[in-house]
Amino acid sequence: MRTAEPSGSLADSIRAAGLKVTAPRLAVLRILDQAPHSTAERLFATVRAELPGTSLQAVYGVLAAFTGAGIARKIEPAGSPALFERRVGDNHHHIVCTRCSAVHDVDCTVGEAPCLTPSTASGFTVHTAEVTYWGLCPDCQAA
Amino acid sequence: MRTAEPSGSLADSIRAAGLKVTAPRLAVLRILDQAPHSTAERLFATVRAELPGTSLQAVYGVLAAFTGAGIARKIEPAGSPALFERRVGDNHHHIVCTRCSAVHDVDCTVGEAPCLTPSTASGFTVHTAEVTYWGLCPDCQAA
DNA sequence: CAGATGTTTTGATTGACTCAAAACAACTGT
DNA sequence: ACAGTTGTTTTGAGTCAATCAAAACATCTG
Repeated sequence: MRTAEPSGSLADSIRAAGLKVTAPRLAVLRILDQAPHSTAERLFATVRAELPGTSLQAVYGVLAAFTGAGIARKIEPAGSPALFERRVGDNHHHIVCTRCSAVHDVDCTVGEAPCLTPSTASGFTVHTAEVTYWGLCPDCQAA
Repeated sequence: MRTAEPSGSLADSIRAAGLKVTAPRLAVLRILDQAPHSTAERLFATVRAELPGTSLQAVYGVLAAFTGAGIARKIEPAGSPALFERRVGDNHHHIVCTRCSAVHDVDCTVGEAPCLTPSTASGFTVHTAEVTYWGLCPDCQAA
């Protein structure tokens, strides 16, 4: 059960990130809640339904502002356009269906920050570890 | 010290994969050995130095044939064009420098196929797990 | 409510890659 | 060695996702 987020709290999130509150930003942030792992194009189509004047560039601008301010995260699975989600700050990963491209979150639980310490890092300082799982979603297993 | 691979063995690899042996393919395969994690564009530039008539599309074609036949692997780090390497069949991962984009191989050693079993896979069947580490390479740590 | 700053629109442009048809070259069998 | 079949490369166009820049506009500050 997902309770609708009060629109005031969306505005608060945006303001708290040091950004001006605008209609496109409110719309993108709300849609990102309802449909995580959306592409810019998909967000644009949905935003447009309620704010017909909105441009695709505006959506890219909003997403750049959000990711820059740390209130949204951009993920780029191989072969897919970038996807965006609101869930930030936790070390979580993704599983992508190789057949239908469905994406789900995966909490990384092998210890705490699993795989975060590669055995041989060739002298690199590791900041983050990003894991992408590939497989078949329940629907595609059936088919 | 890297010993040059006899060109006959390159041809053998290609033939063994069920592909016809051609000059562009030999060149790409050899360069892939010398410079792993190269982009198509970079391979093209290098191939062109010795085979001036070669087209970029030919390089894309060669890479598609190689990856399809399993004698090369394509990796697609976020924000980067696709990179190619000859090392295939082992579960190895990559570390990317966030400053200069240098890429190194990382042998995954947390157990055997680490992170390969996500805690909650939402009913997905997991086939592969791909890990990308992000950090600073030795040179960029100094700077 | 006016001003400074930040956002969005409009329009052009790029980078990476894909598609398709025609010309060409590699392996087969003789 | 050579002709035929098949697969590869060239040539040329086109797509998709994303970025850049200038002008018009809206938001928050005082």
